[in-house]
Amino acid sequence: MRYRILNGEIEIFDLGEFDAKHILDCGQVFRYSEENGIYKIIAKNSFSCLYSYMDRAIIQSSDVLKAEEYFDLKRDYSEIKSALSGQNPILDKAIEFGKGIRILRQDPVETIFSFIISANNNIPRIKGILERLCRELGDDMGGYFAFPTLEQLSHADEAFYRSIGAGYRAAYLKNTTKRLRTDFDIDLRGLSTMAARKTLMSLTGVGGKVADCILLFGYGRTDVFPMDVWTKRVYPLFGLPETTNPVTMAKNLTDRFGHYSGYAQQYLYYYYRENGLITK
DNA sequence: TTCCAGGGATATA
DNA sequence: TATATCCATGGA
Repeated sequence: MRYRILNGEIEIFDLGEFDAKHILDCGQVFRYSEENGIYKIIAKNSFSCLYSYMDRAIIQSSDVLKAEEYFDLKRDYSEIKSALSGQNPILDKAIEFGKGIRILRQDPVETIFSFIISANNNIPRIKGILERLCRELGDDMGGYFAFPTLEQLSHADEAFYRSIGAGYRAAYLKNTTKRLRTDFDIDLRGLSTMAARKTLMSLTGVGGKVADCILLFGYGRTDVFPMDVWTKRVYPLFGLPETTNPVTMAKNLTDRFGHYSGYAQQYLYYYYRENGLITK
């Protein structure tokens, strides 16, 4: 993708490979807002502003080098899309709809908390819970609040998590905070994806689907296919072996898409969540 | 009022 | 290994 960093901002020249709305609305991230075509996003402790100007996308950030990494700007999405295209009309339609999506490289701890909260929940409510969490515990960065550090999180008890609306997930969050501060190594680089998945699933509130989201959005592991309510509905349209078991579905899909699985999943999730299930 | 949301933990067979 | 039930909350 063609882009340049100039005067503390990033200019992107290929709008087909960078669409702020699709990147943010596709369900991978929750701490953002939009007003008059300007998208504001908070990642860990940095803030970015996205908008388009003429034929360019602009990223203004409190740390442009972090933003370059976060938005995964060095990755060639035309290669990903061409690898996924032409083998299934359903996926082709989803890629066309979601063109300009990029998988963000989010902070692992923030991703773990975000997706524990996401379980059996809806996106507006997930956003609200995370916003209150950051407002209550995170550093005031002057206009926005950073995601709390593990040390800051350790001051929260189960009642606190209930008070911000986490519901029955409060105990999961409390327990996971303790694990992350004691016997859990957040660095999973030395592990295979399946071993890393198993490790993440040892956290309370992290099952297979949440683990796959954490691997994809927090660790850049694209050889996973998170099975949520939408992708389970889409599965029968692929002509793969019939099953009702989401574990088997994910295996069949990752066997098929390999290290492009996460991208395929994201195009499909976004397309079907936005448009409903269209079977024709 | 009931259903649903980027599901997981637990009990049971 | 596979299925059933419960779980907080708020918007549709």
